[in-house]
Amino acid sequence: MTLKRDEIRCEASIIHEEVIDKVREKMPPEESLYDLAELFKVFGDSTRIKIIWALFESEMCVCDIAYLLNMSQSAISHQIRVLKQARLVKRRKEGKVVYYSLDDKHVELIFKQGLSHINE
Amino acid sequence: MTLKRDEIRCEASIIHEEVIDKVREKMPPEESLYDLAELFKVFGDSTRIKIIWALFESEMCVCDIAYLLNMSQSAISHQIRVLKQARLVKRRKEGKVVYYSLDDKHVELIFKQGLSHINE
DNA sequence: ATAATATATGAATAATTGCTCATATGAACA
DNA sequence: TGTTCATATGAGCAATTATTCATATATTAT
Repeated sequence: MTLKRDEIRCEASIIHEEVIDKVREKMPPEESLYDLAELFKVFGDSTRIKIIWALFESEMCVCDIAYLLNMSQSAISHQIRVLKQARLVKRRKEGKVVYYSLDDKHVELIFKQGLSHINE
Repeated sequence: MTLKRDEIRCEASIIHEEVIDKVREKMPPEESLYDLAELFKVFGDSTRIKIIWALFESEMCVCDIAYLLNMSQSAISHQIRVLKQARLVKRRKEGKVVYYSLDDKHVELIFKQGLSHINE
């Protein structure tokens, strides 16, 4: 059952058509905005934020990260998976041990800007 | 029931103590990282991303945004509330109509960096 | 005062998600 | 080959969340 247009918008007399047209013109494509939300979703968890921040400093194995953050190996491994899928980290294998490091140059800038916001 | 330390960390022989100490030293305070995750959580929804991007261009009333995004007034109002709580938008009232605009200079930079990541 | 209308909000619900637990995989070594 | 250990992963659960629906609030106009 689809909604009729009138049911989901306010009265036409109040809508600022010119503004809406101008804004619509400048909006990035739907898909980009969706992907952008997906990226920020990855940053929207304090465990992943901590992992990423730790990797700013040095590559680390899963075990190190679990110890550093006082969390289970499994929890870290699950989160690393999310970071990997977002192409934010890369792996280097050495025997049994897998070392992870950051695979992106934008992340640090994004984080610094974010901190600027919360610290003002 | 709390876990014993040994149950939540890997074997001590594999942990890279020096790396962990160095990283721990450089990590921002726990609370900052938590707040940072909270900020990114706000960005981690495509409806809110669209609202913010629209506001880059012009202030708009709730009604305009609902029309632009083809969503219900209620849905937009709920999301605007989230943005307001994160101190990302500010309101200007004119009669019955409430105009929202961006209340932050960092957001645009954060978004641009984010797009750079997904577009590479 | 009453009606109309822009916005806000509480309750309910469906979907998503972060973690735990158990177990699988894969590499080193006895 | 069998054991050990680092990492990965599937299932399940509790918590969070985005939206809808119904309704409240606030302002303007009649």
